[in-house]
Amino acid sequence: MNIAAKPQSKKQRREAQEKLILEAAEKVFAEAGFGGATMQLIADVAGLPKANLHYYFPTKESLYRQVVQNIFQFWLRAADVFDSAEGPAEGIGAYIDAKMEISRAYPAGSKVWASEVMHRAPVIQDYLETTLAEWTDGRMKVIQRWIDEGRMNPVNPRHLLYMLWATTQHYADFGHQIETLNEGKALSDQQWAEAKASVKQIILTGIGVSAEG
Amino acid sequence: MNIAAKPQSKKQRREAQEKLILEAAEKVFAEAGFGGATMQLIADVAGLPKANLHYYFPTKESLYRQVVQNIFQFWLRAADVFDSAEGPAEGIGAYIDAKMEISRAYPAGSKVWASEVMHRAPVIQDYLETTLAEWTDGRMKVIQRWIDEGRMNPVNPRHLLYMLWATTQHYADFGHQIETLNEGKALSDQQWAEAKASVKQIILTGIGVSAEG
DNA sequence: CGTAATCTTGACCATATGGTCAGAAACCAT
DNA sequence: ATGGTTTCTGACCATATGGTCAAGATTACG
Repeated sequence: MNIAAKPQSKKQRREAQEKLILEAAEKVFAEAGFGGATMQLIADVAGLPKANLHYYFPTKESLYRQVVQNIFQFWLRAADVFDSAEGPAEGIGAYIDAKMEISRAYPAGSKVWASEVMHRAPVIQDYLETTLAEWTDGRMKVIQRWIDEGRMNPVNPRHLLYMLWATTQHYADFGHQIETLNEGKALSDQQWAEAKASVKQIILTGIGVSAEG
Repeated sequence: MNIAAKPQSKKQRREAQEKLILEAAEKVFAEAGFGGATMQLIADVAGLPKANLHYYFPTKESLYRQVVQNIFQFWLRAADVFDSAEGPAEGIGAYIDAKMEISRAYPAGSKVWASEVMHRAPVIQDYLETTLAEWTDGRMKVIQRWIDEGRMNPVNPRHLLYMLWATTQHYADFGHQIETLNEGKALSDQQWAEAKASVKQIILTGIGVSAEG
């Protein structure tokens, strides 16, 4: 498999192996859920013997925890567009774009997150209570400021955020349903563009800012 | 448990037992996923010995299949408001109301459905391809007619439907996250009303029809 | 009643799974 | 080379789980 890849330092090799395992785990957890996933299957997907997984991650739960934490960090980082925006049209529009891109590029991560939350967040409850709560409060304040400045319709900022999450993540979490309703085929580039445009159009119009391309 | 309940005919008793089991199964499947759920736990929740479950439902999968099918039928029936509506404001508004009510009253069912779809619909793929596809086509035609009649903004009907599903089901599927961001408490009646109003406001405004209370 | 059909249940089984471990292999500094 | 450290892996184990079964309880009904 990695014939050409020349591993360098020991630390680098370790990181590479961990990444290999984490990516396999993300796929399997997404498709089977925590309970349905087996270490054996993750090992097969990663192309390693099962015992080797346990060398890097002592338990199934520790592996799962790492997967979920990575996803969470990734999402937080990707949401920076919100802050650097000049106004609601740009900020929320860019946020929709970013989250739709993530849904397309990393659907497995989104599914793992959804699954984790649906199961009452046994692993990342503390993240919800601290980091996510703070992040949400911050964005709500930004939205509220835009409203106060008369730059968008007065809507409930919290529920606007929920709608943004729900709508964008739907394209990952329910990707299979969307695919099935698309004659069994994954959305084409054009169809993804159409999806993004539709979401932006309805929401941006809905909050009273003009939607651009 | 059912001391007061006087079971009548044999058929009725059978139905009552099946319902008892199905409700317990829905809860457990929703909280643990198919893979994480155990027949023993379902039996405990139902207050029956495990072997008794297997008398009514030969396999875990058959029990799960029945749960998912029930949910699907329920949703289809609840979506009739769409057809009997006079126009987009009423039709889509009522549809949002109905789906939000379902999300509040039957969150477990919504979670089971989400989980099933996320796992590539191993059990209800045929439903997606036939019944759901037909239902979707029908509603898309209704929406397109409203657009053609100039009664709402020209939006992509398919993605509007996806947004409706995503947003309303989010309140069930991600209920735990929403609860956590609400200081750990379930949404009050007032907060649910606020949620419904917000969703309706943004979407109805977004498609160019006035939102009413 | 009696008896046949239906329902209930504890005990049991085969298998799958998470995890362990001892030793082999590979790597590295000296 | 040599010795020590890290990485890898097949074999193994304890447990949990889906499912079976035979015998007992309950109900239906002539």
